[in-house]
Amino acid sequence: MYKRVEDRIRKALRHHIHERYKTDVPVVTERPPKSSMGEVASPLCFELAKRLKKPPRALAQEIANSLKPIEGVARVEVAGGGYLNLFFDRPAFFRAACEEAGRGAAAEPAPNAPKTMVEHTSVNPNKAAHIGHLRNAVLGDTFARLLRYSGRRVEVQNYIDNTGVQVADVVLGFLRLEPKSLDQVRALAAAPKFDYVCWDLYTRVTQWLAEDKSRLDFRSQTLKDIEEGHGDAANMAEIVSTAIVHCHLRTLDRLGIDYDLLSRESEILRLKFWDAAFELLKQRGAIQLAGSGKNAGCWVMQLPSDKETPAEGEEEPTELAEAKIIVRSNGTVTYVGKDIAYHLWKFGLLERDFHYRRFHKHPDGHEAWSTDAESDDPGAPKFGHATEVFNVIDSRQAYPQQVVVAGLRALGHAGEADSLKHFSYNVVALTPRCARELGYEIPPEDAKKPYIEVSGRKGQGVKADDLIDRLITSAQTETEKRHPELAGTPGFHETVNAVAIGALRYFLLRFTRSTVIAFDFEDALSFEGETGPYVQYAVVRVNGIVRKGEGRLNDTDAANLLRIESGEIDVMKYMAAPAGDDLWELVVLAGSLDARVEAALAGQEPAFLARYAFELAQAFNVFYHKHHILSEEDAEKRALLLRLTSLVREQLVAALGLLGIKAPEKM
RNA sequence: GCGCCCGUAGCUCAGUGGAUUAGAGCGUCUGCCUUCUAAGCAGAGGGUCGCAGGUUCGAAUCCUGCCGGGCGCGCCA
Repeated sequence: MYKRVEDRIRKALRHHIHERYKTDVPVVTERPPKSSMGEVASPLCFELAKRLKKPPRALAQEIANSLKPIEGVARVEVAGGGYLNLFFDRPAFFRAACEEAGRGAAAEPAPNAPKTMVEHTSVNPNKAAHIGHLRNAVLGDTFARLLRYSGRRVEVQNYIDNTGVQVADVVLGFLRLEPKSLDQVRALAAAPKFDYVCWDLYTRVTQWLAEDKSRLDFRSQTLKDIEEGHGDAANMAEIVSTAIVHCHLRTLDRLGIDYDLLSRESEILRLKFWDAAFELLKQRGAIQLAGSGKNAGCWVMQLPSDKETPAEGEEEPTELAEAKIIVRSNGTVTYVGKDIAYHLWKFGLLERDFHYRRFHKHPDGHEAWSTDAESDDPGAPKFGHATEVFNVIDSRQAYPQQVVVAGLRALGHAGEADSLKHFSYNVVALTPRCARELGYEIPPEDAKKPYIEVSGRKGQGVKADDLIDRLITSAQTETEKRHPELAGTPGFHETVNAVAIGALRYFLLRFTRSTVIAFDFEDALSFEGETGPYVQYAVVRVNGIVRKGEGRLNDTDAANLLRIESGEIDVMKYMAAPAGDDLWELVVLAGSLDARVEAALAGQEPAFLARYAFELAQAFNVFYHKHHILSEEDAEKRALLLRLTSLVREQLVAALGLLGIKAPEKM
């Protein structure tokens, strides 16, 4: 609701300034630091003052005096050196916020509405998922929820690199190190914890390869077999990667993360996506065959230099230094090349399509599809053809992502290039203490580092399932300790799960994207302070009030609630400044979900929403301690407190839902 | 060497042009459960916003330089 009023204010100010001063200045608005300064403020008079060469305060006064009434705004004041402070109509805002919260998310998008694609997770299918992968998946999933909430049509993809070196390494391990037959591997793959088996094997293979470099030839051969799809290696790669993908999906199901489509690299190869892309790239001159120099025989893409063109002819342009190899001199395509082809498909720019089959049913019933080389399920939705793409990929891959964007641009698809967004985030690392706790040997040169990198290759990291198990155990212990009466009641298991997942998702979301998360069990296992369970607990408190209220409240209370919503009760009595400021501030915060969702989307920063949920829970807890709701003697005020309480619950539940966190009835 | 990110309270992090005292959580100390769940609340203590210049009516926030840390720059993915 806040955003709607703010938008009206911006529009009115822009219009007014244009009319009155025949000029346009950026109409920026912000939240004043104190509620005594109103709900929306604008420093625009400072900018206007420069243009008109008039004192800002005088301009602000003029505008305040001449501005026409704005719906939802009670008054305008001038403050400081020339701020415009706008004060909301408190009762109107409260009623509108309640009404809006009742409506919920934006309407369903039309089936042919522009599509936003989010690619996330994309874990190599050769080992168990670890904490770093969870950050990716939780960020991507939350961002997708935000996009959907705002009314966009969203398609979530998970890229499966089932023909890459990482899978090849594990296959190599089964073929050479173990060794195991195809049937033995098939049996292993069907057993539980196959991802853990591969986790260890992958580490061993890495060591084995490091011990004797000549073994790298085995790997090259294995990789080639897999890419070309023949022999035991290819069959084994299919078995291993498919089984591991199922492991990953089971893990991510525990966090409530769904996918629409798993796009597999093997199909990009089999269905010749690259060949089609290669032709386009050559035709448009987006890539060149290097005739000489260190890249001789390679097809390279010239990246637009970020330096200015060197002035007045000195300094040879360092030509090939900026070139990125797309096709190697042996004719094979690099990862980036395949990625360009894949992204052409994402935008519907490639005249090829995958075949599709049903792959996995999520616990909520949602169907995840997989690409397929042959079979085609007629029930498959129409995938691809996005107008906007977000790739959730860690910040270390910024460069290859730029190459893909440059590729699209070089092909003449400037609009698509602009619509391809690298949703970049920093990695999860381990604190040295945590690494030691896990029993990893830390080389002395790493010991004084602030954090130790997570490495699937070294087998160094916190496995996702282990962490979730630990959180569940801990959540159960804590719940039984704090509220023994809940133990063993129906739904107890679900509650414990919700608390564990709430703690985990919140932990991963509270950091902004550019922050390296130095993982530590102590922080991640916390249920107090700025955590998911803190927010869940606020909802549980409201639930308690509602339950108790059902037994205590009478018909008059029910009638009063209706009179609150219709505006018959003058809520201004309780919300007027200064005595009513504390209630009013909670109302504003509860009514600010729309603004925070908007900010989280605009900044591509789910952390903004996590913070909002916490702030609202915190504000509610203060309110809860200050006002005893059910025993409030003034019946009209009691109705107001009750309505406000349920508004807070609606918004908290909505915010938690966007964060992928469930709100239990009790905990 | 070039590029990107980071440096804010003992610790972990928000804030990245604007408004007296720069915020939150954790940790420390002091209070508060016979009243709607104490996974909570109230209070105390804790800061040369890495350093030095500059722009501005105004800088943690913008610019330049320096110091310290991380990452990237491959015929790997």
